[in-house]
This record gives sequence, C-alpha cells and structure tokens, in this order.
Amino acid sequence: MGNTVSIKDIARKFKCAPSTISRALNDHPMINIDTRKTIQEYANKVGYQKNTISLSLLNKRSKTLGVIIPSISHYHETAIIEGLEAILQPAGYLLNICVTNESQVLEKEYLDRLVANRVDAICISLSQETFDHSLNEHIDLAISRSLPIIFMDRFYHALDVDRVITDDFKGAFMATEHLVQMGCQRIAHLHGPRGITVSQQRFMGYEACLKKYGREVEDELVKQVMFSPESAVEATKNLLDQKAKPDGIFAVNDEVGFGAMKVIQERNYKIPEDIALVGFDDIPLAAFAPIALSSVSRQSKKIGEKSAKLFLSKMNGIFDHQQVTLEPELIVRSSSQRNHFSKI
Amino acid sequence: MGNTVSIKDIARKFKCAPSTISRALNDHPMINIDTRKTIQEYANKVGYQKNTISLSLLNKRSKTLGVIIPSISHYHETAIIEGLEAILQPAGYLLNICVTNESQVLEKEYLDRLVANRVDAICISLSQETFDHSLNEHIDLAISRSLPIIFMDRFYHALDVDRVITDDFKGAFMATEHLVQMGCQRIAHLHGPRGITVSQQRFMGYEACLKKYGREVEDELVKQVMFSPESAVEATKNLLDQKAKPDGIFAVNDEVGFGAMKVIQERNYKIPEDIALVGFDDIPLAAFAPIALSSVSRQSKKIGEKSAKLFLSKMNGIFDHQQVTLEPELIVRSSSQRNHFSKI
DNA sequence: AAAAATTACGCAAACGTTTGCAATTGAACT
DNA sequence: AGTTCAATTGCAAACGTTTGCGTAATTTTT
Repeated sequence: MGNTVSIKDIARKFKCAPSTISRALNDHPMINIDTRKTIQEYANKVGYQKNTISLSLLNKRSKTLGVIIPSISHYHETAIIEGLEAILQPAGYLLNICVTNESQVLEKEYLDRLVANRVDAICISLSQETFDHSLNEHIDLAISRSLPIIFMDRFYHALDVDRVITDDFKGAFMATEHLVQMGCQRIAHLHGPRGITVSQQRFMGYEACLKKYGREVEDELVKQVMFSPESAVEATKNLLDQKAKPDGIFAVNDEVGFGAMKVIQERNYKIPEDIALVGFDDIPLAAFAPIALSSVSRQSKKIGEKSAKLFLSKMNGIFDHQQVTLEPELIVRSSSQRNHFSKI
Repeated sequence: MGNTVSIKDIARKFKCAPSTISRALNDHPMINIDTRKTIQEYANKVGYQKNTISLSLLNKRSKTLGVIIPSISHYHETAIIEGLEAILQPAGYLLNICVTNESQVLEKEYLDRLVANRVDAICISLSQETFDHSLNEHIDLAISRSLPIIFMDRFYHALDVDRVITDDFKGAFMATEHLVQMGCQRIAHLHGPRGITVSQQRFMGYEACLKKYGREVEDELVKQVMFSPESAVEATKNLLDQKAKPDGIFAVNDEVGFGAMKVIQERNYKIPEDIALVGFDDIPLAAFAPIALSSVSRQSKKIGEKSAKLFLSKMNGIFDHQQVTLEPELIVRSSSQRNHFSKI
C-alpha cells in the first residue's frame, strides 16, 4: 500500500517524462528499443503494477461486471457464476458479486454502489420484493442512464431490455406431462414462494399441462413452500394427509423434492410406484437422492455463459436488445420412471 | 454512460467552482445552507451519481475486497461468501469474487488483476496447484507489497500471516472417534484429493484417532476420491469388495458421503447397523440423504464473517497478524447413530 | 470609522495513466 | 551550409473528486 511504485516514480528515477515510461511499458514503437527494455526491466524489478483505477477514470471503462443475485446458496446461482466467469475471465473482466437476500432495499443499495463504481454493465436477477411490489424505480433509473442491464431468470416488466432466461413454463410442462405419461392421475405441485417469476412460471406450466389432458388444478393438490427441503416437509405431509392422495408430485425445485421424498418414504409409500416425483434444477446431488430424483435441467451454467456473451457484445457496440431463451431438459431418473405404464 | 453528469457539469450550470458543488453535496457547513439545498436538489433531479473511481484514486482506498476461491460449487464456499457479505455489505464494501478452479495460473492472473484494481485486501483460499508445487512467488510478491492477505481454509507456509480456518484435524478426529464409540471395528476413510490441506488434515485426524485407540491405518481402508459423489462410487465399491469389509466410513465431505451411501444401499448393507457413515461440511441436504447423514460442521459462514471482521480491523489500522481457528461441530444423525453400543 | 472577525466561495494541486501535439536532436539530402 | 526528414522525447490536458489555503464580501466589534 505504502510502497506501491507508480509511473511517476519510475520517471523520476530515469529523469524523464511519465509519458515516456508509459509508452515504454506499453511497448510503444515510438520509444527507442533499448530505453524500452531498460525501463521494462527496472519496472519489473521494483514490482511495478499498473493502476487500473486511473485507467478506468480515463477510459470510462472499469472492466468489471456487476452481478446482483437474490441468493447464492443454490446450485443454480453458483452455476451461473461459473458460466459468467468461464467467459469473462479470458476477456479480462472481474466480477462484483452482490447478494440481496431477496431484499429490495439491499438491491437498491447494491445497484447504487455498482453504478458509483462505474461497472461496465450489470447482470441482475431481481429480488422477490422488487417483484412483489413493483418497486423498480431504481432499475428504471439505472436503465435510463443507459447502463447496460442484463436480466437473468426473472422477467422485467419493460419490453426492450436484455434478458437471458430458461423457459420455465416449458420445463414445468414437460415435467408434468412426463408424470401424466407415467400414469399419474392426481398430480400435486409443491409451489414455490409467491411473487417469484420462477414459481409462477412453473405453476403455469403445470396448470397448462393438466388442462391439455383435460384436468383441472385442484387447490388441495397445490401447496406453497420455500426453496428449502425443510419447508417441503410440512407441505408434503399435508398432501399425504388427504383422503385422495396424489400419485405424482412435481416439486418446484430439487431441494423441495428431497424434502418431499423424505416424507413419502417415512410414510412407507413406494417411489415411483405409489407416488412419482419430479424436481427442478437438476442439482449435482439429484442422482444421489434416496431414490434418484428426476429433474428438469435449466441450463444454469449456460445462462451465465450467454449473459456474459451478451455483455461482451454490448461492450463491442451492439446496442440492440436481445432476449435469449434457453430450452429446459427433462432428466428422467428412478423417482418417476415407471416400467408399467397405466392408461391415461 | 454517455449521459452521466459530473460535478463539473453541475458547476458549469451554477457558474461556480467544482469545489463548491463537492462541498454542497457533502453537506459541508462551509457552504450556505440555501445554496446547499438548491444544489442538492438539482443534483438529485439530474440523477447525479458520485464517481467512486476518482475517489479511489484519491484516497488509495477502493472499498472493495478481493476474494479468490478454488471453486464455488459447494456449500462451504457459498456460505463463506454469505458470511463475508453479511459483514461487509453494511460496511459499504463490494466483493470481487474470482474462481480459480484450483489452477495456479488462473490464481496468479486473478491476483494480478485484483492488485491492479487496488482492492483493499484479498481473502484467498489457495489453489491446489499452488499448494502442490509451492508455486507461491505470486503470493509472496503480493504480501511484500504489504497488501493485506487473509488466508482461508488452506494453510500457507509463511508464519506471520492472517488466517481463518476451522480445525479440520480436530473435526476428523471427532468424526472418527464417534465411529469408534459406535462400535466400529474397521473404519475406512474416503480420502480427498492429494495435496489439498483439507484432505491432509482430515486424514491426519482420522489417523491420530485410530492411533489413540491402538489401531493402525490400513492402506486398503483408505481410498482417494474427488469432492464429488460420482467419484465416491468406485472407491466405495472397492471398499466393499474386500474380504474384510469396513463397518464404518468417514467420508472427506458430504457429497462423497452421498456417493458412498448410494453404493452401500445398492449392496443391501444396512446403515448404520452394518456400516456407519459420517461426512464433513454439514451441507443443507445432509439431513435429507437416504439415511440422514451425520456430519461435521466446519462453520463455513463463520469463516466468512471472521475473515470479514479481520479485514475490517486491518482497515482500521490493526496491523499485527491474527490467526483464527474455529471449532468444528459433530452433528450426529441416523447414518451413524447406533442404539446398541458394541464394546470397543 | 477603523479593525477584526465571520461567512462564503474560488484556486489549484493531487491521485495515476494515456495521448495528441509540439519540440528537440541528429542524420540525410540538396 | 541550408533544408528536410525521421527518430525520440517532453508537455499538458484529461478523467472526477476532494481539500488546504487564499480571498473577497459582509458583518461584528472596538
């Protein structure tokens, strides 16, 4: 900190102008080849490290991407980060990662801070609160100062924005349809937290599929949970306590699927014979659930990669908005694979 | 980007000096109260946002912490980040998170970039390669320029450094001792990747405990795996294929525990009666394993919190080095809880 | 009424780097 | 010897903000 050496310091040493040092260090042909080498060697010796901050000030480019996510405790989010990093590291960028815990206040606070730090763009997955109460002046404000904002996972009301999402509706539809095809007659849904796009989309996919097969959504077959296995326990017990039990369950994510599975097994129902189960996200442990858990992959890492590429294209002056939708993929495992198909 | 308004812009508008605007915006009493209000209102209206970059340049403080981790795909790492963020967000800091994938080259690259960006300090969990080959000139270099570096999880050869770790040795000892007390006679260990401190420490704890109870480490009871459930499958099969099977397994982490459990159940051994199993990390899904998985909590979130506090104390001028060691906690669940104790 | 004190603001340097342009030097050409 | 040209290097401004010090205007004190 105290002993950082700057270009000016080197200039003093060589009794020349800072500009000469700068050019020498950047291998500018304008500078005599020998002087260049001498200066470079000296700079190397004293451990000179370019100060990027001054450059950012000059170029109005910080080579940093702001990332705002509601949580970081699930596979999905870490995979997104891995995807971002895979593309952005080779491109010389750094990531400023901010976790909002679904709080709009924190989101606003972080957004301000990122703007103040002049990040080149922001990849954001909106907080639940922002969504619930449409508290998005801070987002609009950021957009209005033409800072590139890329929305991940969660929709934003505005039309002409950049966005990378997976088709959760479709994924849910596929999961439900798979249960139908496995012969399930009463398919329950463990519904995610209210107000979150992901929850809504998955419910709608579930609903649409039932409708396709001439069924109705029965309220007592839809229970709301958080994204944790613990929260699924109570809800699943409720489901199994009913006179007409479900014979198939579509869980809003794999953690919830784990929770549901626990309860089902404790009650001594067979999976998938009595109750078939499908989750969402295809977490690495899904295959190692008590009964290997069928799931829908939402291509989490690819979301990060696509977002990063979209960001890079913006940095290269492509300013028209893009909306990328990734296809979900159904992974069938033992928790839903029935060998004897029932008629529908 | 183009339409960002600066203090100079505002100064032009009011036909006054930038210094006046600066003071007005910072509510400096030197400036007339009315002028202050007028300027503040105007700044607000046109959406003025302080440029922190110029401040960083001036103050030689970026209000940013660099974080370098080998991976981000496990609970442990995300919990650390949560801990860091919990303390550092209220303090006004941002996190620059870099994932090295255990590569020394990437680690060096990221370290350089963070230094160039003049982060106020770096929290680092060393990469496996750095460790394996003692390729740590880059670390020493960073230390020599008196940039505060806080080591997490993995030891560093130098003595006078800052460090926050959990006592993995002790945790492994506790896990093994628990298995002994549950009556296990042949305790196997699924050993983590070579060269990683965490693997070594846990093996040593296992070894020390066996020694305490007058047993020897049997080579055929120690199998090496990666940190994934997949990699545990083959290793566990090897263990079970032996004439003298183990009746207890200490897995280097919970994911490996999941993998082992899968194999054990496929072979129709009872857990914990035939084989008792203990993991490490206490991931959120541990309780929802096929048989609720006993585990050792390494206080991951607390590592982040402690590191953050250590960092803050450094920012406040406390420059003597600190070494924090957190106590692991054994969480006993069904996978190892035997009701009928065997004699040892 | 003169001196002192107070109030309110401007000037300029500083942080570290880049870059267009001017300036200097020496060599080559007429 | 005078002119032109190329090869090097220096100057100064710029990015946005803060801050010590100077200064002008106004008020208070003697």
